[in-house]
Amino acid sequence: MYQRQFQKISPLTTAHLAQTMSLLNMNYGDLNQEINKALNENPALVVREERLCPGCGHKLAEGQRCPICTQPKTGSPDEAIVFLSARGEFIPKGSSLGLDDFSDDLMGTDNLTLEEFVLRQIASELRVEDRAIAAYILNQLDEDGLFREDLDDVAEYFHISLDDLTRIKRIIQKAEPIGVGSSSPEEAIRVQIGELSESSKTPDIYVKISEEYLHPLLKKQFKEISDQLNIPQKTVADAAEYFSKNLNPFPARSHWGDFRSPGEGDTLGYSNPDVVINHVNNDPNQPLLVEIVIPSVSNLDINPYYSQAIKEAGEGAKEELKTDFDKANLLIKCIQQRNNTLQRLVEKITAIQKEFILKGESHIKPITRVEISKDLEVHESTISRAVSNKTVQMPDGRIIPMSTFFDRSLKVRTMMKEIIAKEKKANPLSDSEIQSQLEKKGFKVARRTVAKYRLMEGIMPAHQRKINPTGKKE
DNA sequence: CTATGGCACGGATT
DNA sequence: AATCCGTGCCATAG
Repeated sequence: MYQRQFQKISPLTTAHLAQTMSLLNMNYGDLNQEINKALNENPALVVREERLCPGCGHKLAEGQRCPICTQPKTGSPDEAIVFLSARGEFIPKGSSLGLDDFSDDLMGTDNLTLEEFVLRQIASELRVEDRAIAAYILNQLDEDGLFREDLDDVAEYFHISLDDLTRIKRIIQKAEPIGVGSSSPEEAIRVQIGELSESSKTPDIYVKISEEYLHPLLKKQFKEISDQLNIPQKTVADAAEYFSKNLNPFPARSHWGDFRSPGEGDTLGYSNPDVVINHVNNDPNQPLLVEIVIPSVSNLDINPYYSQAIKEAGEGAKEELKTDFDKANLLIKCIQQRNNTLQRLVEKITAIQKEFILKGESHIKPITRVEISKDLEVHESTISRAVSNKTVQMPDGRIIPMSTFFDRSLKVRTMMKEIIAKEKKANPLSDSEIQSQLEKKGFKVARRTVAKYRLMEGIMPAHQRKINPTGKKE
């Protein structure tokens, strides 16, 4: 059996600690950027040719999972298999959205930034003089993929007409993810509807709703819409569901709208999970396979010529080379330690929350980070850092924040949702009625708290949930 | 008068 | 030390 290559951690220096902490805070994307930055800055750091398993050092074929780390451990067949998986490519030096880098060849899009990803799609459609402007727009996108600057100002700044700017923007908006570069979520939706109705059969009425009644729809004012358009309320509800499934007001995010109402929900919707939980071979009878997605750190290495170079260097240059060498060494160690911590944490979490993962939200166990920290014998802040900013992809495909595993109220909230789902819609339950129902089931919460949970779940107050037998809202 | 949302407080958690 | 969360009190709408 292979030993873990990186088990032994050298004595902790302050620098070591500081760097490990900041690395631990980072998710897959951030860490990847950090590594790329280090690669560009530090000549002592290189990428190894062969791919190694970041967990055990086993040589891997291209794109393969480590056959050793993904073996069920003997003696504990029920435990989840947690392994580190190196994904992503390193961005070659100097390709961070330089204006000279408009190559048409579409390389693997796995690890491109959003800017580059879009730029590559539209490069051929753009006139040469438009490229700087397109690049500017893409560079200024916020994290949702929206461009929120004032178009007049931008046009003036670049000395072009508003029409030209709009034309460039249109080109961007049509690229994947569709709607990117829009000025608002509403605009993004309209673009998406437009594209969608061209490629597939979207009912005209949906288009109309999206154009004129988007806001009422988001507030779930189905009745108002159905009255004004003189259509069945069912159609409006269908439209709402259709939108929620097919559209995304924040183009840079994926998996939007699965289980949270739009509007106030900026807590969810991430593109790349840090942890992927699934069954071996997707077979529910097999044990859980938990993949921790990390950048290709196993491929990070000290430049083999470097120690040689240090020896041969003159006295003056020696110092500088040595600094780079030490920095590279430290970075590699810290990353290994980060991953090790992450792995131990995820092992623990999946063991504890197995029911939750398999059977759903009502089976979540309320745990705190402190409990885990004691178990793993690390400082509680370490757990905090390891959990923050990370996302997990569940077996059903949903991507949720890792902090969900520590959500103490999720259980009560799902119970509340069940109660509301079962209520008679002609006579909806008020918050205090919900409270007493919950109490019967053993959940002691204040009436005020029920209201808060309702809000969290985007459920309307009782009188707005009322539906009389004709199927219309009261 | 009832149901609900806003504000703020205190204790727990990070 | 900072933040989050459940809760009580009060104002407001219906």
